Amino acid sequence: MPELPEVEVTRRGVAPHIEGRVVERVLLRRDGLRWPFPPGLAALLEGRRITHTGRRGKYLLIGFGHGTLIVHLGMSGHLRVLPADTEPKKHDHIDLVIQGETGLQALRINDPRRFGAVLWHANDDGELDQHILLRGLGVEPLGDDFSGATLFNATRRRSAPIKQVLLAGDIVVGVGNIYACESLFRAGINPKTPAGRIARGRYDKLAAAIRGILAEAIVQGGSTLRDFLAVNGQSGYFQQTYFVYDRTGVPCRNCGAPIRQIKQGQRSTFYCVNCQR
DNA sequence: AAACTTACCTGGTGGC
DNA sequence: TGCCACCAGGTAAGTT
Repeated sequence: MPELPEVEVTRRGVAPHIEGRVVERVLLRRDGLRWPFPPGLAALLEGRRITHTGRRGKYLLIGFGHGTLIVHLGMSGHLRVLPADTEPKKHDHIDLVIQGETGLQALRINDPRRFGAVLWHANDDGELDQHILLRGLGVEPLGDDFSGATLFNATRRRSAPIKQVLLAGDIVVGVGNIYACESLFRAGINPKTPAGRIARGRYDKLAAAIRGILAEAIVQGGSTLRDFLAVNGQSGYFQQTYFVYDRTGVPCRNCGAPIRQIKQGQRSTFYCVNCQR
């Protein structure tokens, strides 16, 4: 379940191995993931140089002179860089074969559940941020224009619970289930509270919590960077200390009350009834 | 029209 | 051991 921090750490992990290098060959072991791969994808990339990498929310961006490869890891996707002749394992769907310093390397996409996506946006198609999957996205939580004011202003007409509004991603991106639960705990806000009923000051606290928790996760992930490169490395979830997530019935680290699990929009929410009001 | 709700895709896992 | 309900994130489709 890669969330924003995992995607960012993945980007940082693979960037030194692929930026500035030419894609020699593209191997596709199936037709698509969530959606079919772009038609002619191999021909589109082979012989072309990767100019840069980027990220928008949980979308990993691999930039070429003529367009951008948009990669989403879905729930179970994983990227690794390994020697190109490494035998592909189950669910290894795509290789971008690149001439590295020590021979041919593959940027390999593995995704058991295939909820991930690989899309192409040509420069001719207009601005990248107007791409159908990117244009509705909220602000970057680690960017300069995210604050309590962002949340407050965007929620005045939102009656849905704050947890679900955060998750929707149209106000701020990259806050998945884990980070939504954890940041609401840190801010002391009950996840069921209608978003439009939360005061400005509490949103300041929530924005700080979101920013802080995501930034900490990226730092934590930095120490696992080499896992993204190891042949057998399955970089699991970052070993962050959770306060509420997946701790149903366990005493709250703050007050000792048992952490409660509820469903909001088919999704599990974990919170402390005592610390979050 | 915007906000909200629900269904769905897949495979690994854990309970029985 | 085998079956099966359950879970996950994000999008599409449907509803208010």
